[in-house]
Amino acid sequence: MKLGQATIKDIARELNLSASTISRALKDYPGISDETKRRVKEVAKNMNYRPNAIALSLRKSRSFTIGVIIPEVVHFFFSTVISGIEDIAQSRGYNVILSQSNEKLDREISSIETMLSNQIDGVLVSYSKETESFDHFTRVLDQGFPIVFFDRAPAIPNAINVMVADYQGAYDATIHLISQGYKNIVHLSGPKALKISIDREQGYRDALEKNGISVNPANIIECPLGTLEEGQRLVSELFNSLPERPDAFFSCNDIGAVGAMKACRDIGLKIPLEVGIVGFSDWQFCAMLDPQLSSVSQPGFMMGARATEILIDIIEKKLDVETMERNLILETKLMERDSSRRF
Amino acid sequence: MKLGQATIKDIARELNLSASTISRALKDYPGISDETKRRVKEVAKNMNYRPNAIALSLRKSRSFTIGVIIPEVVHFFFSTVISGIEDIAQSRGYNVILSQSNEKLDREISSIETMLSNQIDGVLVSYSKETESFDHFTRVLDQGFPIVFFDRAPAIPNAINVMVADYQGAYDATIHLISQGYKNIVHLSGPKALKISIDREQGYRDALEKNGISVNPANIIECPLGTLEEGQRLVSELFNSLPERPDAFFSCNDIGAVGAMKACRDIGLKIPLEVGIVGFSDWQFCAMLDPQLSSVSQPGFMMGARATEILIDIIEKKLDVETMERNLILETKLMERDSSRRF
DNA sequence: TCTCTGTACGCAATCGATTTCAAAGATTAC
DNA sequence: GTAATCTTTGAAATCGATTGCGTACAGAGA
Repeated sequence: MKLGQATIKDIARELNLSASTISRALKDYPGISDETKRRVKEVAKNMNYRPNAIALSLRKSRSFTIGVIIPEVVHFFFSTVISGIEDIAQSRGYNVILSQSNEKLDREISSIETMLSNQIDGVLVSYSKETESFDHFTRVLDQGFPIVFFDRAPAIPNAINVMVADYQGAYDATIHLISQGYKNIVHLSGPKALKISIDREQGYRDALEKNGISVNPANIIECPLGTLEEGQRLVSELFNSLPERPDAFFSCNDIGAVGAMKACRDIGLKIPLEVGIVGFSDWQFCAMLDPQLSSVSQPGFMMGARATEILIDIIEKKLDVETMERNLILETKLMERDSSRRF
Repeated sequence: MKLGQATIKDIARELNLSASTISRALKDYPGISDETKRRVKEVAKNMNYRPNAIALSLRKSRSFTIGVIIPEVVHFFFSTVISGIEDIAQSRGYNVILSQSNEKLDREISSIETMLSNQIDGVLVSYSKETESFDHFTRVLDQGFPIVFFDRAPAIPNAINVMVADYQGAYDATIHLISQGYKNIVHLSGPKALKISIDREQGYRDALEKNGISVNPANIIECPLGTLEEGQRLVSELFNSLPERPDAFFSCNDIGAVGAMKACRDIGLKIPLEVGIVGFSDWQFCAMLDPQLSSVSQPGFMMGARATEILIDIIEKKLDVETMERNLILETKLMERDSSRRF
């Protein structure tokens, strides 16, 4: 019989009391006799009563649910972020509604609409690679609805962002390669639509220039897809086209770095002796490779956790959107491993 | 002003109509004049009206939301399953509420309670390693509430399960190792609490026996944690303790296989010449390793997608729980790669 | 003029829980 | 003995949308 859950009215009928009394008794409100409270709780337990959160949401205009819009779930970094989100949300009594955009703008838009219809209290967003206009976010923000962006910060004034120190991470990685004696360092960059790609490239550029190395535009290769095959192919082509052979690669992601690694191995170059490689993100597999891949570690769990804390603090008005710090930047850490260590 | 969304009443007031008329006009019900419909829709648009799904849920006792309880999000296989779930749910108009148990029973229990409170229409579950009693599920199932289990099938009569062919996958992997001439094959098994561990071990056993090789209990090593370090350590110990040195490892997961790989390399054994290795799950990184790791590929996306389809079909009564097929087993595929290919 | 048939819309109940206001009954104070 | 106070409980409105039923009005037919 799935005739459904017992409600407060069922308990009321059973005990010949009113719904109001049941509600108060269950919540230990004053003004209800101990005897009544006891009986109500007993019957509630026997009837396997479970409060209807939907009814509560309707009444309070609060659902204790936050939405998460994320480009991909099958992605080491993003799944780590989700884990952090879920962890904090759970501990603070919030549900998490998940939607992946698959890097598609239209899906991103429809997701946020559905979520708003479902009266979520706030939303965490990492926007898709396709997203160039942010109207669908500003519209909502202007209504005073809380949004916290993570990893990918949109060009919206006053948006609240939680990011990693992409610039600094890239800078550190490049400095590391320079310090290991690599001279001709190539950067495999990401899609230009993402601020993180631009920041990482800038970190690379500045590190070179600070060390008196002029940046050769031919040494910056855009890898829009970020797949292994793409990285491998582009690096192979590079070996054939560049007059001076590169002796190091700093990739804006780990998969691309593996592609570069394979391309190097294909033509018999020794890593790290002849070529140094550093990735970005420090995916799980970096330490499993041979040689182990150096990479810039991003605090994914922390990012999810902090973004969620901020969002919930805003929802619960523990933070004032007008005056709060709008950008939180989490530090990266360079994991030096064998793929780039010559000394 | 976050004074909130426009409601049907706001539109009604604006147009001097009743709420019922607005509702019907928006849904193109008959009995409303075309002119009224036009005006209502126009005002709705201007006021940026968004229907309140919570109110609907309350009225219909249907939330168009399904819950997902999963041990871990940061896990290649599970994240792939989530992706499949999310994909189908989205296309069929359902929201996904996500909760990770972190392999903890109490979190699993509280998650399902919260979700039920939130009036989800059904739930997809992969239970935690700690879960040994399934009362918290049967209680709910007995009320007629739809649950579909995936990957890890509980010992509940009549439960609906979507699994991969663990037995067959393990059988195939072992046969493959035998066919490559490996003689002394060790199995790194998983926690005995999980049916998948038992099935995989049985596949290994049967493959050996079908080929006239008797199963040596000392060749079955339980790896309850499933970490790289554990695998590496246990395999190293094995090399010191077993009288006859193993020449192949079939691990019930990929991480353990990498551990075994490292342990072999530590003592200078050549892969696949002297030792063959096969993992299970075919995580993304398998193809990135050197040598590439052979592994049994599990259709994670498919599993999530199929489980979700079944769940939604049950919710929408397109499937009859009494008469339907209760176990769906998805085929695995052995990905033969360099770590186990001698010929 | 009266009845009949549509058309176009409104009233009110409903979903489940909360909460304001009020009231019945018991007890105390003077 | 009566008013005042306290204890314990109930009625009803509310959140937003849906829906069965009722009704006002216009035009048609007799």
